[in-house]
Amino acid sequence: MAIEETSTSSYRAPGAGHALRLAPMSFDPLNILTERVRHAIAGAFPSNAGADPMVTVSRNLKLGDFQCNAAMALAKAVSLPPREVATALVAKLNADETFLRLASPLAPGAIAGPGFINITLRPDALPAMLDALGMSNLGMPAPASGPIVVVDLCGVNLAKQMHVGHLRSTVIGDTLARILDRTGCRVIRQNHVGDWGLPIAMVTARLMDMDAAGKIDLQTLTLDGLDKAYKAAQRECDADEKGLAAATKWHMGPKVIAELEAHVDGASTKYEDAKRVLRQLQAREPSVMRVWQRISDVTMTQCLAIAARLNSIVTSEHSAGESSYAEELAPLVDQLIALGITEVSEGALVIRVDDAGISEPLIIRKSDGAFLYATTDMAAIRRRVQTFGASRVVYCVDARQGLHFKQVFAGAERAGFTKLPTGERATLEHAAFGTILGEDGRPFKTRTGESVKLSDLISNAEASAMDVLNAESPDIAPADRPAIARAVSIAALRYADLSTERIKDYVFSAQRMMSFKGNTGPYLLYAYVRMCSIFRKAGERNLLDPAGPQRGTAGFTLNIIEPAEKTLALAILRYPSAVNESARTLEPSRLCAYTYELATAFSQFFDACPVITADDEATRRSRLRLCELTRQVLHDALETLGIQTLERM
RNA sequence: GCGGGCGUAGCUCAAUUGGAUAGAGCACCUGACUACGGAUCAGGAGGUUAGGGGUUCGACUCCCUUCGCCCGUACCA
Repeated sequence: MAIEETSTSSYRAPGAGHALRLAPMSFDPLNILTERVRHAIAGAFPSNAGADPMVTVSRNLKLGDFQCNAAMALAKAVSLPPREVATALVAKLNADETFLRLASPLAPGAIAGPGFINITLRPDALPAMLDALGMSNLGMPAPASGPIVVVDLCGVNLAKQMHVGHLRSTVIGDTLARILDRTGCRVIRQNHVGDWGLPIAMVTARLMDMDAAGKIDLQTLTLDGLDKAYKAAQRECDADEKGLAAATKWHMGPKVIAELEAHVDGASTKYEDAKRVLRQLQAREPSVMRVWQRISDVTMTQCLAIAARLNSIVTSEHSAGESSYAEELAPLVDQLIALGITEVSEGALVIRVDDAGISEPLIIRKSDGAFLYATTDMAAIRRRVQTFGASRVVYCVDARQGLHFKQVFAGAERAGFTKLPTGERATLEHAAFGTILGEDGRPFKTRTGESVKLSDLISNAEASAMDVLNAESPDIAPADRPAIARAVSIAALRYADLSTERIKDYVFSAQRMMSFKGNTGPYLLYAYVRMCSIFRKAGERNLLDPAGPQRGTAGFTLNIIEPAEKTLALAILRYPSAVNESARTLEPSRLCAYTYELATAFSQFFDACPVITADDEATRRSRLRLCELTRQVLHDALETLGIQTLERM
């Protein structure tokens, strides 16, 4: 299966093996039908045996369950009218026993329009497939059976509050990691913390000053306090740089110069302080490292707690800050020079990446001798591929850094850093995401124009969920409500962030997201809760096998009769391909769309087909079994999206 | 200037990557045996897919072009 280019920039060695290849599976009708059509093409048109079978889920479900579009493409190659090609394929399929066990025989009317072949499954073929899915880890491979994949996510900075900008990296990154994990990959999460360099030295210097002056207590320092100190330090040094630049131009009046000099004198001290602290930091001087470590601890404790609130798995063991690469940078640059791929340009050391179609070179050492973020990113690629053995490295980072990653990926390629110990080449992908906008269509800010703190965003969401819960669920004990409100609000928040295409900007509307109607996270939870409710009732009435697995339904015989049952069954069977597609394209939105379809199919089934009060025992048992399979898949899908399920809400 | 992205119903988003009559949700209108949980379901209305040209059996999708908005464009991260 070819791996199509997506909107991500990526480097992939030709012929590199890939783990996301779909094998034909006995529970996936799409795979089986694809194989049967492939077989039919080979039989009818041997010279075009390799043609794409082009079987998809039917666009219009009134016409059939699946459709085959191969005849039109094939027609040209064999120079026959498309409908004749379709007729030949239908004849082969109608003689194929495997096909006929799964699908109804194709009548002449099955060929429609220019040559579409509409395929309808036999309802009696579905139970065996559903049972197979239920018995085989829902169609997904065993954990940790696949390749090693690194997911770069979260990306916080020391001494800074997490704001909306970190939401997407933390939520999408975590979900991509979960999706890849579900496809069997051995996932290594990497939180590339901005914990090094001049900006960090600035705030460290300021805190050391304040500490010495007795103005702060490092032990009781909060992230809020750090955030303020960071901004203040930034302002002081920024003023310095601009002031110095201005002062060197002697075109101003004497009064202006005098003012500037007074300001620049003060600022200049700060700036020099910061540079001195940076050198001490790089030398790991204990007096400076003590303060730095404190900054790191305060920041990371807070940020990891926020990630946990978002239900994202990012812990200290996933943190790999820029500081962890600091000692590797000088030798790395020496290595690059030795490789002969660098050159000096305008005083800086650069790697040309014109061969990748980029005219701006990758700067790996500034003219003042300092390294910069590109240098660190090169070191990170080397570690991730050559030390960790990752065959795929996924960067869940803002789309605005697109050029940077193109340059770094091309540079890493030239340096040979993408070469695995096995000799294979790793794939580097920028899973870029768009900006969160306010309802005015501008980047999401508070009324005063500041960035919105992530902790406030979450708290507001929780409060809204609590309001709804208080209004709509009086039967839930007040003591249970806060936990439920938390889960519901995070479901709303995550689903809103995940359900649109990654690359696009999206409008953040708390009101819409928290209305909990329609295509939202809470709708999915609600569907799940209704399933749980059925099983509570069934249990009370002794309708289940209390000792049996799968909520006491494992021994019940499926019987797919009603249209709503069939739609639901087909939705269940699509789960593995939905996860695999989502992993291949690095698009959580695909899995969201699938999950919404599953929940919708269940809601329709719920409305049309009584379960507990079904007419007879066989029907009731079959529907209980169908509910249980739906529940399992929905649970798995929600968990893969990082959405915690609830029994009640 | 150059490079990249985006433009689909009043609003927010889809369209299985070139397939049939472009689909959902919100909002609006009409219904659903007092409900296996109504945070639901069924139905209605709503479109020149920014404009124009091209490629072919077939285009929201690919190519060219115009317009609009956003982002990036060497020593910040």
